[in-house]
Amino acid sequence: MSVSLRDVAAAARVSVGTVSNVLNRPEVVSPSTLSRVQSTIKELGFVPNGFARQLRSGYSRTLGLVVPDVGNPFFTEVARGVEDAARKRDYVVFLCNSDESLEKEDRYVNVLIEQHVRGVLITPADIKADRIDALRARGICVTLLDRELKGNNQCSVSVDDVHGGQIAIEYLATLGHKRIAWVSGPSNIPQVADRGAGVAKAAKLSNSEIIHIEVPLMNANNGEVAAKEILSLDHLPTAIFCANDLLALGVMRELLNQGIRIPEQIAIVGYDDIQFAPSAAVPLTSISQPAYQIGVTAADLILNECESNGNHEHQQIRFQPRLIERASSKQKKVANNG
Amino acid sequence: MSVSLRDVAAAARVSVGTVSNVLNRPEVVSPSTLSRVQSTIKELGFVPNGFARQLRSGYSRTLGLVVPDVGNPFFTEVARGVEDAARKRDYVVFLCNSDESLEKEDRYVNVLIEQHVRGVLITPADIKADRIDALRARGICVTLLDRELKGNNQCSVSVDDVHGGQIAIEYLATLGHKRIAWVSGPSNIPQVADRGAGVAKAAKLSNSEIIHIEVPLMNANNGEVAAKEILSLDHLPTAIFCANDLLALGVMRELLNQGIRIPEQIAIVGYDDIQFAPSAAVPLTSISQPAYQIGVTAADLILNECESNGNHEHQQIRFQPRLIERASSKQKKVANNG
DNA sequence: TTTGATAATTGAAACGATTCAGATAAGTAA
DNA sequence: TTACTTATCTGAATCGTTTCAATTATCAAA
Repeated sequence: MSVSLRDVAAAARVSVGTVSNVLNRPEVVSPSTLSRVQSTIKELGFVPNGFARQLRSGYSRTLGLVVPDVGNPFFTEVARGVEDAARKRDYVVFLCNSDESLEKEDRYVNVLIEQHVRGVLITPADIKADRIDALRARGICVTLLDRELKGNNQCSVSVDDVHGGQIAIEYLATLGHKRIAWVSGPSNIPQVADRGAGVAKAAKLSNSEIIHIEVPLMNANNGEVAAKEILSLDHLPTAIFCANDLLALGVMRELLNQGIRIPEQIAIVGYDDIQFAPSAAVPLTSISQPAYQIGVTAADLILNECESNGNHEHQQIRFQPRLIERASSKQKKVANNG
Repeated sequence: MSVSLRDVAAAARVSVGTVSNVLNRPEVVSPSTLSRVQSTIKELGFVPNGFARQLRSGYSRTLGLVVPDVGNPFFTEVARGVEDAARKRDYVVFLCNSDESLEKEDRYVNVLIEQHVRGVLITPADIKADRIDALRARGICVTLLDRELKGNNQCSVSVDDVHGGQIAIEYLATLGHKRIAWVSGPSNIPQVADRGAGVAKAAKLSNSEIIHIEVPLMNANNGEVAAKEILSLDHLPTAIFCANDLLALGVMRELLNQGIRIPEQIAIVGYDDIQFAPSAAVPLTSISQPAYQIGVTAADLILNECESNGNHEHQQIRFQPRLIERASSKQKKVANNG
């Protein structure tokens, strides 16, 4: 049915070994043979069989990328970075969406093992390390994305989430907010826990009161739910900090629907600085993370590990988040004779 | 390194064929042999090598999904639909981002052939059909996403883009707009061409003037570029219709920056009705497509084809888009003594 | 012309499973 | 006993690559 390397060899009147060399080590093939074989390949529409290749060589040129939510532009931006960096080194990326569910995450990790990916980039939904061990046990490299794990026995690329949470609250405190709602997903998600720790730390230092609202999923719909809960409080907060921008946009939508003025009555700060943040109904102040850069860095790191033959030093790279101030929290200059 | 079927055979003192039968057709193996081999398998921790299996049998349980822009929430929503439907039938999905580039698309199609995916769901960046032929030639099923191709020799799930373009302009014409900018990506993108055809048709019927602005990529940045171009015109249009919401959000951002009031001075209509449309600075009127449903339908269609042994009838399924009216175009009720 | 060194090419073995024609053993009918 | 089934098991061939030791071609130096 399909064209094999053997067919190409026959058509180009060379041996199978030579065709294989054209594919994998063109520098050892004479220019004339090279071009002849290459044009035969094109002519016959030959595409190497990945299974056979991997069966023989033991290695594939694929990476797995497991993210908690492809619907979140932050992660698609990370994915784009991973993909671009991988492509440069001739790898392709299996993009898997765990939907923040442990079960789906497990399922995908198994699939990736079956597919014999060379490495896995993962933002673990939970802190458990056994999935990582399962991967390593089969010789699959692992790099943690947006997450560190004690023990330092893998590479990681993360952002200082504690600091991110902290600067958000510090900033709001500086603006004079004393009563602040903190809207987050489940605390077993490490990013949430860390941002929460930053929140608590800054709250203590600035003596602010924090109202913690926890919702099951970090998307816009759950943001609306959180906003309703906040609006039902006896004593409203003057600011809301959300664990990501999707939540923040949902919160904003609901508040505006209820006629709340932003930021005059309630200020909002989000997290991730997704591409829609500046275009929001009220442009959203957000904690910015270098998403694309995180992806590129992580891909380079894991490919270095994959291609170093054992002599690899694990690295922990950590980026610092920064606050981007926009209208959703900015103090308006008040006219003197208001 | 890892335990092979041969090792199991040796340990259980049977032939490799018998071990294979234990795995795949236990009913032809005698009970005593069966249990002996099974316990040896467990004992040695043998896990079959999927690649070797697939190399021999020729089939995998993976699908490829090639989309033009993972950064566009419309496509991530489609992807989610595909993934959910595929998972139900025990398939996994390779998500590939072509970035509207023919070259990347080609590259990924090759990768998918290499990985021997069972089927490919693709939104072709260009109208050429040779990539599709390349896939079919290798026995890989193809279903077109968000696109039909004459000839009906594959399944497709699409949305009536001509109609979508048409209702957008008809709607704006009804509101009294006579001079409308049409902001789109390159016309060789089929969706763009179709929406453009709808625009032209409706413009003729309603006797409206269309100013066509074409940008290379359909993202928010290019929307800003388009807006600048529009603002530099001698005679401004009173409405702008954008080929997707990302463009529309970019256009909106730039117009608001320049102090243009929306919709009073210029109305905006987008396309896709992405989740951020209602949360935009001015909530965005948009042409809505059933993204998730498109994904689910396409996945079911292609899996039916994959699993029917040849006796398969290609189907063309077409959804109708509809207009969702929001503030970016809505006529304000004007106070009588304005 | 011969010799060596280097470059280019060859082709068989291997990867780990499935498949299938044939061998063997056991049972049954004549 | 012989012939024939049937149930079970065997092991070589196969899938399409990569790898690598061996071979051949090429060319400069002696």
